[in-house]
Amino acid sequence: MPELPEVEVSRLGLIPHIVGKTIREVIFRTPKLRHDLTPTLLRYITGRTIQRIERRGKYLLFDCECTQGGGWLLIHLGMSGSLRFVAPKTPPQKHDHVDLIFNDTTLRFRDPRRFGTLQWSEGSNVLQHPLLRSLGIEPLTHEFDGAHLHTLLHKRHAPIKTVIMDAHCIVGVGNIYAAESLFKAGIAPTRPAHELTLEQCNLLVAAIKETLSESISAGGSSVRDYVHSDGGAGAYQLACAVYGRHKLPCVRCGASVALIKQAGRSTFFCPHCQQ
DNA sequence: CGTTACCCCTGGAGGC
DNA sequence: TGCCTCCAGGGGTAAC
Repeated sequence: MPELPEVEVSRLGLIPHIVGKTIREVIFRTPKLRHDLTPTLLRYITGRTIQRIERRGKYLLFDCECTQGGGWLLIHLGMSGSLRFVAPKTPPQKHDHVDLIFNDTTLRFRDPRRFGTLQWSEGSNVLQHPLLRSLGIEPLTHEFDGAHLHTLLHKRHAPIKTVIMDAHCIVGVGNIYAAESLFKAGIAPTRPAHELTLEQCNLLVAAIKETLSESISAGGSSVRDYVHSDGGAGAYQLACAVYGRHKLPCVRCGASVALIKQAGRSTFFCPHCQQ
């Protein structure tokens, strides 16, 4: 469920609660998520004070620097992961895999499908971690503009939708926002990426930024003492123009929204508005 | 190198 | 009701 906006909303929700606080204890109830959760990881984290929380793509990065040296905790929510604050000693429910216990609160990681992960990155240069170092550009940065995208697409013959979802190209654009952004830009998801004109790249970049930003704003308004729910009826989902609207009328022209498969993922689009 | 297929895992929806 | 199949907002890796 989490795409970039959900992860960013989680980050913003976490900051006021745990930055500056020390992890007193860690509980792993599940030996394996996407990767093994080693006792070593547990040992590294315990006693660390969270200095700040950053984000790279859909990875949450907890700066755990201390006097003994730098280190970062990486958390990826996968498809079904969520982080939530619970009162101390709250009994765990099914799929509650990890607790980070602070003095006054507990941060609980739940993930039914276990596609999420927790990783330790030793040292201060977390961006060189194997899972992060080959990630593509952040879509909400100044450097991500039409000309940049045009260059990225130069040698890519795969469909544009597949390419903007490729985290080695652009991070954080998941299946929903890829569909919504292409609709907004009026570009067919099937178009070979390298065929997009500079003008279309400008439109697509604007659409991606707008889609992601709007979603962050919408999600941010609903966060209080818990950090992102487990999907379901997210505020943004109600605002989808094409995603999940197979056979329903296009909000712009009334034509029937189409559904196709691309690289194993569902793609929704309007065959009339998107060329 | 670029691209696709497969895999990790559980739960919910819908057909029979 | 139960059983079966398919689907799900991610992404790393192997293989072509």
